[in-house]
Amino acid sequence: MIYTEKRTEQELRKNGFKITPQRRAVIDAIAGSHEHLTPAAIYNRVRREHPSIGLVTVYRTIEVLAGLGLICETHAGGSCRSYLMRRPSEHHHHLICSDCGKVVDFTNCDLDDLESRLVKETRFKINGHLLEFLGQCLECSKIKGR
Amino acid sequence: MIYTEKRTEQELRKNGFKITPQRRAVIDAIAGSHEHLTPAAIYNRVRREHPSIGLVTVYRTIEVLAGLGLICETHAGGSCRSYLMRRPSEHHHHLICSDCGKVVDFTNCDLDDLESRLVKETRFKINGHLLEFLGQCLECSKIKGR
DNA sequence: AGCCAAATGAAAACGATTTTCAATTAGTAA
DNA sequence: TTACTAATTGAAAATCGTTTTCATTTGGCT
Ligand SMILES: [Mn+2]
Ligand SMILES: [Mn+2]
Ligand SMILES: [Zn+2]
Ligand SMILES: [Zn+2]
Repeated sequence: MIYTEKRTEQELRKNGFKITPQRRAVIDAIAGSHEHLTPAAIYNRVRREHPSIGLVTVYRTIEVLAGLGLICETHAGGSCRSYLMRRPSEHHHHLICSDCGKVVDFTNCDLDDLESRLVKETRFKINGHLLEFLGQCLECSKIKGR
Repeated sequence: MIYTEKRTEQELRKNGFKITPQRRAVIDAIAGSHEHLTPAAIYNRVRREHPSIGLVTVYRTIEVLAGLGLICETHAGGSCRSYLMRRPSEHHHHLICSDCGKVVDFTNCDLDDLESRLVKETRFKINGHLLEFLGQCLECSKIKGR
């Protein structure tokens, strides 16, 4: 936790961004949760300790962190995105309920063969991938099933 | 193509929805494209043949079709959703260059085993998936490499 | 201590989506 | 066919999330 925050600040500095109290607060909020947080949820958490921060600053900080690949973005149903601190060991993906938004993590994605095939065919250098399954959780399919 | 439209109308009728010229037009627009279309893109296609339709009607029709599972929703970067007629085998994915934005399509994603494992473990009903590889195309890695 | 580009916050602008409401229409029953 | 009615439609307004603008402040450097 502490380590993640430190590493994130280092990375910001290394890329020429300034360390401000507001950015620290946003980083702490995201790193302090193992849940995916929407921009509004991050804003609410940050405001507890830092009531004067603007929602704009949250959006701007998210943009910087995502640009550096320090947080990862998830798209749930509707038009709603959320963010999670990217931790080195935690490569994982999501199974998302389009109805209620429930998110289930999974880790074994087994995309290595596909990746090397794509590298050979396209000569791209591949840095990562985004994989999400969309559907309905058990509860929601029960409700709809009737 | 014709078949898809017919089947979609049947399904609407079966669930007590009325068949209107506007709904026909929206269905034709989505079924007539093998690309993912945003609500606005659907609206533009529909207007060519049906200039008086309202964007609201497009949204409402999308909602109905998605509710019945006849179209599937994709979330691309930012806050942008798009829709594709659900056809038993036609989908594709993207390999995206983070530097210049070039997009390469590919189709064999081979996720069936993973999908059935997830269905078994989570009891989700899975409607679709989003898979994107991110990296650098040959040209951009040359530029950066120097 | 002083400089300056980067960062901030308030407010306005923006684009996408939803709600409201009065008028129209598809499907059905007489 | 005609009449009925609940569903559907479109225009406009409202709402929501996000971005832009701009004047002010501040972190990092000399
Ligand atoms: Mn997760
Ligand atoms: Mn494509
Ligand atoms: Zn659910
Ligand atoms: Zn490129």
